[in-house]
Amino acid sequence: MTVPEPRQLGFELDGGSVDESTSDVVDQVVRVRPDVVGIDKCFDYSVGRDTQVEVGDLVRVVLGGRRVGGWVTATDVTPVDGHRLVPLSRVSGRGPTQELVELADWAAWRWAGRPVHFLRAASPDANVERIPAPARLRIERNRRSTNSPTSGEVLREALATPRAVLRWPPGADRYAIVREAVDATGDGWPLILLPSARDAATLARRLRSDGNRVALLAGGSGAVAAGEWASARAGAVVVGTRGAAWAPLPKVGRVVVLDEDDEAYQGERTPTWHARDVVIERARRSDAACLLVSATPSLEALTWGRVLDVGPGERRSGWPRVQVVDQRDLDPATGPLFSPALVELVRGPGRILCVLNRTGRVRQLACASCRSLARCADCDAAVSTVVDGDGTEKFVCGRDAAHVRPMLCLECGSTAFRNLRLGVGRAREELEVLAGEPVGEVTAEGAAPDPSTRILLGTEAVLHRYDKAAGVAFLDLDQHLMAVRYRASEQALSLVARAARIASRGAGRLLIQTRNPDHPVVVAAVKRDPALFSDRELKLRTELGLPPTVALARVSGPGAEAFVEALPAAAGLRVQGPLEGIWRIRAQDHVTLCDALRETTRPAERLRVEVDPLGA
DNA sequence: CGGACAAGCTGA
DNA sequence: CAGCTTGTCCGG
Repeated sequence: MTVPEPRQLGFELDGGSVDESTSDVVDQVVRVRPDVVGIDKCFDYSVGRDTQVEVGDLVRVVLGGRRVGGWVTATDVTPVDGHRLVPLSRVSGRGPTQELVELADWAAWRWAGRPVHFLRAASPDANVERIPAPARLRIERNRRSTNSPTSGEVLREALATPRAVLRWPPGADRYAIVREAVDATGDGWPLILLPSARDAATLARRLRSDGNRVALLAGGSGAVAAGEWASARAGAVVVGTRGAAWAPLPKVGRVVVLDEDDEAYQGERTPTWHARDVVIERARRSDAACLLVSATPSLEALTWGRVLDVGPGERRSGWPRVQVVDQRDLDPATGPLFSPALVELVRGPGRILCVLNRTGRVRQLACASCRSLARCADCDAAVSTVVDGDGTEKFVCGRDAAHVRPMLCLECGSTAFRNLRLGVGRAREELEVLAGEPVGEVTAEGAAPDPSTRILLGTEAVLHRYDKAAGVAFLDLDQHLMAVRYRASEQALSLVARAARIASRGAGRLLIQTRNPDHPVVVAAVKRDPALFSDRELKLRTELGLPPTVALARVSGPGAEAFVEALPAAAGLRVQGPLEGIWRIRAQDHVTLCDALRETTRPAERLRVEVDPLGA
């Protein structure tokens, strides 16, 4: 195998052939996209012919009198005339592949953002001057493990399908999927996504111990660790979280997305890109097979690919026993949260997790020093918080969204506030009495309870903190079922499946307390058949004109009104709003929606455009 | 985004 | 009309 020549990287260039009369090296012209969010434009620079520059390379250029970073988006460009070309200042290192540079443009269209955001995600966090020699072999073959004949057959079928959705019971072995998928990757490399960094690290370890060359791209948001990035660039089995959708593989040979319905795949900051949808597009462009896996596939997945299900026997053994308590039958004296079945569960052996969501999404905030409740200065209503245009968190009135003020206590002037967890704190105390032993409280913000605590109660954060339990109980699933977001029940079923996996690992039980025992989510869980829910839900969404049968965008911010008014009228768009300063735009598909968003000129005022918004 | 420059406002 | 603020344009 020939090892590529070391390349001239990471040093200052002396300006190409500035004096053309004395130089016999003719300059080439490269196109550069500056790493500046406010500039959505590319610029041309000259560089000596003897300097090796490739599409994707990270460079520094002089732009408007200052030096900024950027990416080469094209080489050997015919320059736009009328410009004196300035030489490239520096080639800093290798960057995204050409495939990713092009994909960044697509993603900018798809989520109404800037390519810069995506190029950052596709770049290393430090300069990589040299890519390791390309790996030829991935591995001889992964070790077989016992796999039941039926699920093995479904799996093979899924791997032979270009766009497959595999409904895999929560308790079934997921490593089998990954192993088979890696082995069944033909030309190119496997790209495997998981929602959590912890799961990704575990999977990477297991694949490595089986002899695979693995790049683990699971970390914070933003750029990828240079070492792992370089390893992926040379060729490896990529395992990672959301950001790994932008792994710089030489060629993607197969894509697997585990728990594709997990919300961690979508970002909260604009552009609100979805890793699953990025890799679906990547697979399509590379002609690679793409497999989405979930116990409860999203409706987006179900309408995208061919759905494969394990047999009824596998399904039964892959779901834990689900018990439903109708809270309407409970003795009002003991309260709705602690049924006899629940008390029996917590008094039984092993780790028990109890999930109790706070009432809705409404946050109650109390001053950290004087404990008074945060109120609106204008009308006394309770406030929640918003991130204002300038990036700072502000109070916003629950009654009138126009009442916005700095986070400042009206009583004592303090700026520190605490979330008041209505319900969780009291419930914990009550359960402690009923259980006769300590109960730990788990919330996303709070400190982790003592590891020896056997019984834990908290928000859905408990389902992220613990991966094994003898019992999992939803104290009030209606909090999830009845939320106003249109995806509320879909998310509730995902949560139940997550609980089911945790319970399955501990050979445990799942308890659901609800006032809606006939709700399709509850029925699907009891019958261990998520299709019972998704078939109905898809019909409902179609009737109501909601995603995934339509494409939806949410427009907010001071510039929203001007933007919405400038939208093309005849493009098959339906504009709703404003509702609390937010407009909703619907179109029959993403092409219509994203084309319209792209061709609409943005006003000077700040504007937030979310395509496929997670919330309502 | 951030610098340059033009147009608009103010005060002596 | 200098000196300052605000707005608009543009970068290779």
